Amino acid sequence: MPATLATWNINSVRLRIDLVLDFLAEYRPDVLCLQEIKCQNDQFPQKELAEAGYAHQAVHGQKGYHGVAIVSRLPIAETTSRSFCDIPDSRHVSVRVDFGRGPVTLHNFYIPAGGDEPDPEINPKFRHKLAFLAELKDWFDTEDFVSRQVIVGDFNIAPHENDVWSHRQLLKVVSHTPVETDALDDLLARRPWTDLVRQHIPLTQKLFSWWSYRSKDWDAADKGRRLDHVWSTGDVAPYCSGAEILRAFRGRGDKPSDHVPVMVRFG
DNA sequence: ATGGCGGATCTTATCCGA
Repeated sequence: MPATLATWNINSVRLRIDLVLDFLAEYRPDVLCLQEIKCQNDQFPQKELAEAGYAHQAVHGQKGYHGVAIVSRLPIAETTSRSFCDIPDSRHVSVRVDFGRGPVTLHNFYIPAGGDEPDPEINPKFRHKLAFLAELKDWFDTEDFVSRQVIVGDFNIAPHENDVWSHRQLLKVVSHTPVETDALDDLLARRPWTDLVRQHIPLTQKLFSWWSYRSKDWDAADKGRRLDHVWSTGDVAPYCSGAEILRAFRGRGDKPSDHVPVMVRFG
């Protein structure tokens, strides 16, 4: 029985707990990584998720915004979180979990969005995003990341031309500027990592995981970006047997998240 | 014209996302 892993920027887990429970009931991923839970740890819907079978939980939240969590049907161990850029915000949590081929470390990230203006000199949010990526690069160069690592999350960068609806029109838009996509490419090349989703869905195919709320008809306009990712070290990548982005969840229910779940299968 | 929306909270205004 293959194991499955999903990542989803839920944009408030309290507001959308019923949508999460529907997703879990329908797709039964073994592990779900959430970003933008937008609540403190004691406000996380741990009981509802435990009753749905996801009793193993690692939650790193904060008041109002950001926040990440991992919920699992499989046992988890060694829960840790770390801060970046000397800012005590909730953008990372990691656990050890076994998808069937021995334990791996699973890291769940919420990389800073970066604000509007793609200039680190005038925009502190963009400066923060670049500093965060630089710190990640240093961390990925350490022995912690030599093997048996899976990283997921909302990276807030759409790296390839077909990860955005229009490469040309987004070159100066935060999430697809060359300084960001180069930084992500550089990060990917370090280990090297394997982009598990693009391992299974060719780069020639347009692929998005986020569509703005502001677009009137997101489906028809289809002006999306692929901001949510699943990477692994090279030793784990051969065990990944499939990947899928669940586009339909952008239109699920009255109040969908602006992101949809990304799923990979191991074994 | 993706940014004309939609979250949370310091709520009828402001900050955050991207």
